Amino acid sequence: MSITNEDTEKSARKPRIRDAEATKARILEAAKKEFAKNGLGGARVDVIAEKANANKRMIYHYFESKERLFQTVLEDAYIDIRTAEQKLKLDDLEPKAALAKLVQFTWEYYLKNPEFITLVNSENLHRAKHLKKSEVIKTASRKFVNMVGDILERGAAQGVFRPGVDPVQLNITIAAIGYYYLTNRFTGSIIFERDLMAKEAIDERLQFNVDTIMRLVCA
Amino acid sequence: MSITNEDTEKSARKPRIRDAEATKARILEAAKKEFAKNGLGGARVDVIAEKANANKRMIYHYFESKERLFQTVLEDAYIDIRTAEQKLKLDDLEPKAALAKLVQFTWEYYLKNPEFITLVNSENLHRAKHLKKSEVIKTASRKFVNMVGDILERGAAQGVFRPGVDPVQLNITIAAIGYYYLTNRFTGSIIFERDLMAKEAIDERLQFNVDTIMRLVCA
DNA sequence: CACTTAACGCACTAACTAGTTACTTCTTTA
DNA sequence: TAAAGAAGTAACTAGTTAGTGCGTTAAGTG
Repeated sequence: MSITNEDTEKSARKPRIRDAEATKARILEAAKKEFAKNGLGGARVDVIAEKANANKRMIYHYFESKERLFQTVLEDAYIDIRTAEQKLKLDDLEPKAALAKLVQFTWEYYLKNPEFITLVNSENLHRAKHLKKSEVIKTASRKFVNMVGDILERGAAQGVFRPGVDPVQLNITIAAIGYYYLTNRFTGSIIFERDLMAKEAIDERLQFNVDTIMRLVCA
Repeated sequence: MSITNEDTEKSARKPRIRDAEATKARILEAAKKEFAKNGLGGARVDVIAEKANANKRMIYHYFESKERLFQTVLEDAYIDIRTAEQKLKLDDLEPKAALAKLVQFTWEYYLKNPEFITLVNSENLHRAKHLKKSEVIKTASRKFVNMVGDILERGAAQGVFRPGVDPVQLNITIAAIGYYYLTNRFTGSIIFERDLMAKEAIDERLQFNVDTIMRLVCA
């Protein structure tokens, strides 16, 4: 089972390097996958420990409880997407290009980080009780909503966007048209008798989504 | 705890009426709530039995296993929404009115049946393995997609809708803009610092959604 | 009324699960 | 280099959990 060479004499035992940060990181990565795959309730602490190649005791040493581990994983996930969004530098782009880029980014982020969606689903099943406690998330989110609000204002001033579009409704819609498609890709592929995850289907959906948002905001 | 009158002599025991159908129905109702609240993994069979005012043994007698009970609950939920959609008689309405009515119906169905959303989420977490086995769902879904396809065709023929809109993409989008808002209402209310479930917020979202779909399909 | 069938209930089990106890081993620093 | 502290481990516990064996009781039938 293990790669340990049990046949060698005991003097040849592997030195077992110690690295708190690395172990913590391995636990977080394993936890993200396990929570995403099975939800908070379905995830097993023993499985996380095994996947992380760490002892279960370490999880409780670093993260106190299963719930707090989940909270950390969730916070990290939100911080990651909000950070990536800030890096897009949408303020430097023309309003239409900025919005199109945001729609594309959102779509591709969900595609590349399927755990994000499942973690958010799990958190909503628990009525966001972990997110409520997190202050970092709130400030990061505020910045994000303002960013989209600025794009809308610039566009309206230039006359390319119609005025009065609510940035919150728009944000929700941009997320929705990508998120729903992907989170329900399994039931969706059955209901619509179409492989929603085929390369062409994915490209087509992105085009459709950009088009939807443009039609929604353009004058 | 129980309403049983333990102080009366044993001859006064309640007659315990037998009704297989009623018991089955109670179990299904309780199971729907419990699965919706906690997901398939988080749901507890003992809790379902208690809520249904039935003995746990009956669950296994009628439904064989927890998974098959979940599958039955899920099938019933899909059949319910598809049946309700057929009752809308959208073919009798003008294309624009028909589409607006469908958007409104979808929104209100999700609002009135919050279990539906959570059940679908749970099923997707399990990669739709229960839905795959269900044949009834597939035929019901086909009818639904065709219905929307017909509306689009009628609208395009009349010149009120632009031609070439994919009915599947449209269907997904109609569901998405309502579903996402509601399934993520807990995290959403934190991220956007707004009570997404306030009466005005809900009305506003419906208007926004109808508007979004109209702009998407109109010529 | 006897008899069969099916509804119902109790009490159990085998496996699992979050969290802990008590210990060993490595690393740093006074 | 000794001592302290931190990293890491194995084995355990107390409580759950899906699923069952088997007996009891109501209701339909000849």
